[in-house]
Amino acid sequence: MILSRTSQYAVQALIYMATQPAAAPVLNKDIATRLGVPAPYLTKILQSLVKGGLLFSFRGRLGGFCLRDGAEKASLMQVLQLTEGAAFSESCLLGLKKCSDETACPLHFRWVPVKKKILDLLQDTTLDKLARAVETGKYRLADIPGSLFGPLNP
Amino acid sequence: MILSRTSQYAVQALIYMATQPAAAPVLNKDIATRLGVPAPYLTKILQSLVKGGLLFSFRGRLGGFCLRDGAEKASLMQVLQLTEGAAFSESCLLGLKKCSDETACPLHFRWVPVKKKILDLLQDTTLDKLARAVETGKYRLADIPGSLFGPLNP
DNA sequence: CTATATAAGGATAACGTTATCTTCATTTAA
DNA sequence: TTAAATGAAGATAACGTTATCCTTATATAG
Repeated sequence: MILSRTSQYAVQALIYMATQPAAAPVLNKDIATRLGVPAPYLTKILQSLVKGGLLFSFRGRLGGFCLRDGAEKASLMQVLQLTEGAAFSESCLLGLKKCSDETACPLHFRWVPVKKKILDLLQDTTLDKLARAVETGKYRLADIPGSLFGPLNP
Repeated sequence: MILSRTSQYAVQALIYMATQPAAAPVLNKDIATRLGVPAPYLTKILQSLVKGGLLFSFRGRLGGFCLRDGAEKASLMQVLQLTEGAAFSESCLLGLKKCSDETACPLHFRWVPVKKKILDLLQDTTLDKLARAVETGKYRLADIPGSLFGPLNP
């Protein structure tokens, strides 16, 4: 698995938020329901995205979470820097702490171009591109079919 | 991180074994020392590789582990099928249980070609190719510099 | 002002992976 | 036949990630 659960939830939540009207804050509870993700855990993740500068949060009635201005243009890479840590793009397939062109594991020079493909994808893919894709109705953010739109049934 | 610790240790151990004379069994203890990996844990991993058909094991004095005939030609993919499970090559970036061309996550069609690069690499890379690379002395299997050859200092 | 709805923050628990320990079985050498 | 060296197997522990719970702070509606 490439991404941790935390990262998967974070990306799902951000895409979902990018499909919602920017005017009103989105509730943690609603995101959790739509995505079928544990709400208390999602809370923590959204809080870290607030700290990371991608979201605003508002407490109290009518509170919730909003994408910060420009956050729809954030790349997946930017999101993953927050959720996976800065060393995310550095990692060696074999797990060596030091693996570079100078001190390389035997997979290094095979892995570098493939890793580049991955990083290019993550750099190139922005939240709004994914949100627009989801809005076409052709794609799913969660395993729950058709959970993203329509009324919330508690 | 793409591979679990278990997989990393397994691949490292197999490559190391492929650099050793095929005649004599290699000791779990020696592999662990060479790679700087916890020996009891490595035992479990090697045992699973025996069950998976990649290794022979011999108990008692002069015992140890040997690559089975032809195992040097095994690809990383074959190894990872054992250590990561059969669904390894199926996984969705966002973690959806069902994510295929029919029911796709919004990243699916971007991810498919990148995943193909990864799987091609894993299919194409065999243990002996990596072992030959290590034997040139230009590459490291572990973070311990120059640990692979020479006498074992207990 | 009060009730309600929300996020924030800290403590705790559940879980899977990683790692260790102990005992048993097997093989060889002397 | 005994001692030593090894792997096998099962139980247990440590750890990090994932998940939950409880209390507090904040905002709004009435």
